[in-house]
Amino acid sequence: MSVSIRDVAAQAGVSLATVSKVLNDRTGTRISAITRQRVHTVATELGYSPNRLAQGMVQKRTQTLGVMVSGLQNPFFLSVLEELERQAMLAGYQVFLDAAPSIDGTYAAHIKLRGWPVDGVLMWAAANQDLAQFLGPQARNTPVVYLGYPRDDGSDWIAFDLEQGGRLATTYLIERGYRRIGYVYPWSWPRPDVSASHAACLQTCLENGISVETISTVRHEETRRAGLETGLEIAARPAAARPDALFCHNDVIAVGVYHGLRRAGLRIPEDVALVGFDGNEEGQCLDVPLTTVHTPVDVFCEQAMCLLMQRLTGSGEGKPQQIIVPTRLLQGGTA
Amino acid sequence: MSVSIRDVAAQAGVSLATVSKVLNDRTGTRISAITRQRVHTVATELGYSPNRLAQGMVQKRTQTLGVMVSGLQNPFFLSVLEELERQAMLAGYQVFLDAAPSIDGTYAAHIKLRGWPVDGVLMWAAANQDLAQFLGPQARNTPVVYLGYPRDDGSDWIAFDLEQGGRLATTYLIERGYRRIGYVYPWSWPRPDVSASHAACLQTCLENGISVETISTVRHEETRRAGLETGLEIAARPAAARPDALFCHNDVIAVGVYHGLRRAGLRIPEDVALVGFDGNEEGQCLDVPLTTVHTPVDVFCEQAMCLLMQRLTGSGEGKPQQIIVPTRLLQGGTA
DNA sequence: CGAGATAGCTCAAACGTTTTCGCAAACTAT
DNA sequence: ATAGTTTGCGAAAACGTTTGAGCTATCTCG
Repeated sequence: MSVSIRDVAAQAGVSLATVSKVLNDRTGTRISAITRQRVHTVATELGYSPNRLAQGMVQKRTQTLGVMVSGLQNPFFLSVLEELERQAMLAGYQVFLDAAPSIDGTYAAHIKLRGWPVDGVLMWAAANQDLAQFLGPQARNTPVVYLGYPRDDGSDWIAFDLEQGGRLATTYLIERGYRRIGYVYPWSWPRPDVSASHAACLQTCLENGISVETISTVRHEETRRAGLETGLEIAARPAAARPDALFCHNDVIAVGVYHGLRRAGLRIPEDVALVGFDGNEEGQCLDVPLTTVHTPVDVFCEQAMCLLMQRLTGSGEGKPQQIIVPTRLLQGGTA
Repeated sequence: MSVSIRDVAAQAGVSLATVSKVLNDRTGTRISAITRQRVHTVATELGYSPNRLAQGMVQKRTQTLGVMVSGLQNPFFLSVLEELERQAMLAGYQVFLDAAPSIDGTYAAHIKLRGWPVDGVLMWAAANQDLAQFLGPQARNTPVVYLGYPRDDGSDWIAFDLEQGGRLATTYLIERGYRRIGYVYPWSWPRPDVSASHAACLQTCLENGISVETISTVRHEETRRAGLETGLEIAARPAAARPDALFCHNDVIAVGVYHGLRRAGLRIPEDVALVGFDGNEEGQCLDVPLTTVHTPVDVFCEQAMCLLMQRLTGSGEGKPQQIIVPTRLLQGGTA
């Protein structure tokens, strides 16, 4: 059906090899201008486009990157995906997406990516996850850059400085006079090491003699809905038993909590102050813009892609690279 | 590097063909139970997984579907994507995503999908767009189901009943006593045929002698930000020159408008009523849930996939199929 | 016991590229 | 004129799989 290089060759009266050389036109191939011209015109008028499968087979690379992220319903992860995709295209790669619905990232990868020969993988993964769990043996030779959390297994990774961000927000709240801080996240407490921003918040409060409470979201979800219900629950407490400021693990939760508190009739920040984490568009488009810790997704993704490209072009040698991206406070009206 | 079928064959002491037959294990291949067993164990202990590129080459199908949607920042499109992906996996296919940032869908397809031999395509496309624009000649033999808008070019398509939804919402507003309706969408007026819900709104108002105004979003975007700014603009008008109800083309815009109106101090629905279109989670998690026209994405996607599967398995014969999915009003607190 | 059937397996072609090597022709220098 | 060099192009292998045809034992039945 589809027009192949063979058809072009026949039509142009040259060999397969010649067509291939003309079309890929590396420096160093010696083809006369006249042949070159003829092949090009024939190729375009036949509407030829190379079969990537065949290319991939012989070249042993597909110019394709796997991106594994979880919870795209969270705008933060969506922007990570979009930015990674943008960066990938800039570098001449296409993205094969493997998204997981849950936050703890049981990726569909073992189904999706398996057998699909990507040249490299960018994976948002907790420290105890690695590619091999999902890809199996195929993962052994696939360069991977882990996103999101520091690791100590000698792999390349990049992470936002959650610890610094956590201190930033907590200090800010304390300076503004809040004294009963609640940290809202989607896990069960106590569960150590799941969030450096949480740890930093606890630590900072401790250092300042401020009371702090860890609050889990309803059903341990990180959705707007869960945030909303959590906000309602908090609002239902008597005022004295209520934190006067809430620091949310991310903006999706914060937005939900925001609406929950408001639905219960509380004023923000007068009754309860609110700080989020990531700074997505949604939080900034509330009727009061969300005060939040801004995580610069663009530089994060650019650096991540840079790491991966080093592995891909540098053919794998070199020490593992580790990058920590600082955050900054984005002052809105909710705290 | 990677373990191939050849390695398995050698290790198991059989031929390539035998390994292939065992692993694909169609009915009709006659292999002894003992050999079958040995091949399986060798394959698993070697960690073999087939190279999909090679499979694709010889079988001329990749078990891969292209999905083209625009504007994933709109949760509606994201849920379409996620649901399509879910359906695809159920059917044994993987999804290759081609997302376009803009609403008018200049897909990256001509870069992304081109040359990637997908077995079929699901494309969210205005009536004047078709796959060939983006894929070029490759599109000729690729089955495609168009999503979103009715078409008359003899292709398979599925669309929500925007016209019915538009009437539904407008009638609802009129019955509730609103008399100055504004329709907010991201295009320039007049521009016919871009939105059947808009046309239905105009028509219904006309039939009822109700005044109606078409309002374009700021910068013609459909983002929360643009909605917010549009809301601010509307709120800045003197009360008499303001619509008393706004019908927004989708929920993202509605959510933005909601916060814009609120930021300007207006009450919803007392000062201005608000109706959206699609019913995503975000709209339902405002402090007042959004009244909206609910579009059942799950049945939409299921039917879409069903159409495509008919083309894929039925080898292309049969009349073009056309499906219109009805909507229903989801009563919230904003109108 | 012999002819035919069948079970179990292997051979080899094919898919559409890229790429190395080699060969002939056309130059260039002596 | 001859030797050497360069230019332009083609032949063929290779990538990893599927698949239909073919081959050899073994089995079945008269």
